[in-house]
Amino acid sequence: MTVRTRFAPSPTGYLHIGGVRTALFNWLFARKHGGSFILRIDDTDSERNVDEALEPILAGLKWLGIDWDEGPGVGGPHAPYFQSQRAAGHKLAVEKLLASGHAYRDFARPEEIDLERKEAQAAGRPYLYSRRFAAFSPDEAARWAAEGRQSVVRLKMPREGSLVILDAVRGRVEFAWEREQDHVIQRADGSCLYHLASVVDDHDFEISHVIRAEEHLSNTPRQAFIAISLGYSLPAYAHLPLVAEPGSRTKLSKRKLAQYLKNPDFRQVAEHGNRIAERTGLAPEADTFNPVIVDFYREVGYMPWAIDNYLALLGWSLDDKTEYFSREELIASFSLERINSSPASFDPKKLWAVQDHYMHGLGADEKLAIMLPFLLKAKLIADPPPATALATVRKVIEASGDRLKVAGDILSYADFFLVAEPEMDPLAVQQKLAKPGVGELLSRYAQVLSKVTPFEPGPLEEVTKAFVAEAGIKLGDVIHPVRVAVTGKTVGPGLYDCLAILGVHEALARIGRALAACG
RNA sequence: GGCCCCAUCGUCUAGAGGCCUAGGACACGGGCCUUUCAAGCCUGCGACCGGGGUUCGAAUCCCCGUGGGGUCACCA
Repeated sequence: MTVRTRFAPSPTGYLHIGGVRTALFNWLFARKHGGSFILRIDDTDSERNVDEALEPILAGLKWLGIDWDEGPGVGGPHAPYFQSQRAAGHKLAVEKLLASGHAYRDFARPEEIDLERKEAQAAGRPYLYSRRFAAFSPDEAARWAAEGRQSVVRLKMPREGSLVILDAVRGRVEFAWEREQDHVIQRADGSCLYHLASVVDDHDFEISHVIRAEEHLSNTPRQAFIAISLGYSLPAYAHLPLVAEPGSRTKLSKRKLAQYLKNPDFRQVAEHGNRIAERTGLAPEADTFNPVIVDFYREVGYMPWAIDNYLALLGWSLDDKTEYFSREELIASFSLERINSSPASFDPKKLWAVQDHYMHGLGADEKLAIMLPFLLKAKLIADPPPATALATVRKVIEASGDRLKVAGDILSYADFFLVAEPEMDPLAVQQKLAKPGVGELLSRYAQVLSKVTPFEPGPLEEVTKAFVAEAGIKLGDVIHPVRVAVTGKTVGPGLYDCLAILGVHEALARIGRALAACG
C-alpha cells in the first residue's frame, strides 16, 4: 500500500508547537515508508487574508525541514490544495449523501435546537435531536420553506449499533452510534463544514493514514460515517497524545502564555528569548513571539533540527537510551507502534538541553554562519560585514565555547568587541570597580599589560599570575575588575581571551576610561 | 453531565509475567574545580494512583474505584 499522509493546518498566522509535532510525525511516517506527505490548507471558514496568515506556517515548516510532496507552492496531481477551492466537490458529496438518505435537510432554527438541548439537559438525559424540523421529502421541505425557514444539511446518524476503529496508537476504540449527533455538514448558504470537507479531501488525496492529535478522536465516528456513507474505504487512524502544558496534562495553548510564565523553566526560556528579541528589533507587538509558537525559536536562534529531534521525543521513543538522531536515523527509526498514548507535556528546559547538544557539535565556521544574521539584525556589524569584524566574531565564538547555547547568544558575547565604547553594566561597575583601591590596582595592571608580547592568552595568563603573586592578592581580585573594565559586564569568555581579542591598544584604552568609575 | 482517551521519578520515557533492589535523559540537591557562566568533573535525591482478583510469581493481564485529559458549534 502506498503511504500518503497529510498535515492540514488552517491559516491562523502562526505555527503552534503541537501542530509541528503532528506535522513531523506525518512527515516521518511518509518518509519512512517512501510515501508522500501532503500539505492541505483547511481554510474553509476563513475570512481573513489567507496569504498573510499562511505564510508563517509554510515558512515555519520549511525552516524545520519538513518538506511536502504536494501542496501549496509545489502543486501536485490532486490540486488544488486549498480546501476553499474544493467546494464544488464538497457540495457534490453532500448531494450524494442527501440522495442516499444519509443526510437530510433540516429547517430548525438555531434557537429551536438550543431549546431541545437544554430540555434534555434539564431532564438529565443525553441530547438527541428530535428531527422534527427535518425534511425527508421534497413536500416536507416545501412546507417548511413556506414558513420562511432556511435549511442546513445534517447527517442522519445511525441510532443503533456501534463503530469500532482500530487506532494505530490506541488500539480498539468503540463508539455507540446513538451518542452521535446529527452534525451539520452544510450551511444554509451552501458552504460546507470542516468534517465533510476533510473526509472528502482525504479521500480525493488518497490519504492512507490519518495521523492527528487525540482531540480528533471523538470526531472520528462522524467522519467515519461520512466516509462509509460515501462508499469510501476508511483510512488507517493514529491519534497522537496531546502536547500538554509544562508540568500539566492540559492541552498546550497559545492563549495561556501568562499562566505558563509562572513555571520557572518556561519563564527562564521566555525571558532569555525576550532579551535576544529586544536586540534584534523584533516588533514588540509580535504575538507570535511566544515559546508556544515556532517563530519564537527561529527568532532566538535555535537550530531547526534540535526542535525536530526534541519534538520527536514528545510521545515517541525508540528505546530506553537513544535520544539524539540524525534526520536519516530518525526516519529509519520512526514507527507508529512506538508512539505513546498518554499526554506529553512540553518541557522547554529539555528542548534547551537538546539545542545545547546540537550547538555543541557545531564548528566555529558553522556557528559563525548561523550567528551572523543575528549580528546584522542587531546592527552590531555592518552589511556586508568587513573582514576584520568577521575575524573578531570568529575569535569570540571560539573563545566562548559552550557558552553560546543559541545563535542569538552571540549578541551578548560579541557586542563589547564590536562597539567602540561598550555600555557599562551599572551593577557590575558598582560591585567590581567602585571599591577602594581598585583604580590603583587597575593602573598597575595596565602597566604590566602594556609590556606583554605577544598579546595572547598564554602570555597574558602568565603575566597576570605573576602580577597577582607579587602583589600578594588573589587572582579573582584582579580578574573581576579588569573584566568589567574592558567588557562592561561580569560574564563573558575567559578574560585572557577577551584581552587578546581586543588587542593591547584597545584593552589599555578601556582600562584607562574605566579608571574614572573606580574607587 | 454524556461519550471517549489516559495513568512508571518534577518532566520526557524504558518496561509486552520472572532479566526490576524498576533503567536512561532533562531538571533539581550536594561536593570538587575555579576567572565570571544556564561551563566542566564527581555524586546524590527521586516513580509503578488505590483496592480487589488471575498466577508459583504482576509495573506488566482482568475488574472496580480514584484522578487527569479530550470532545460534545451552522470553528478548524
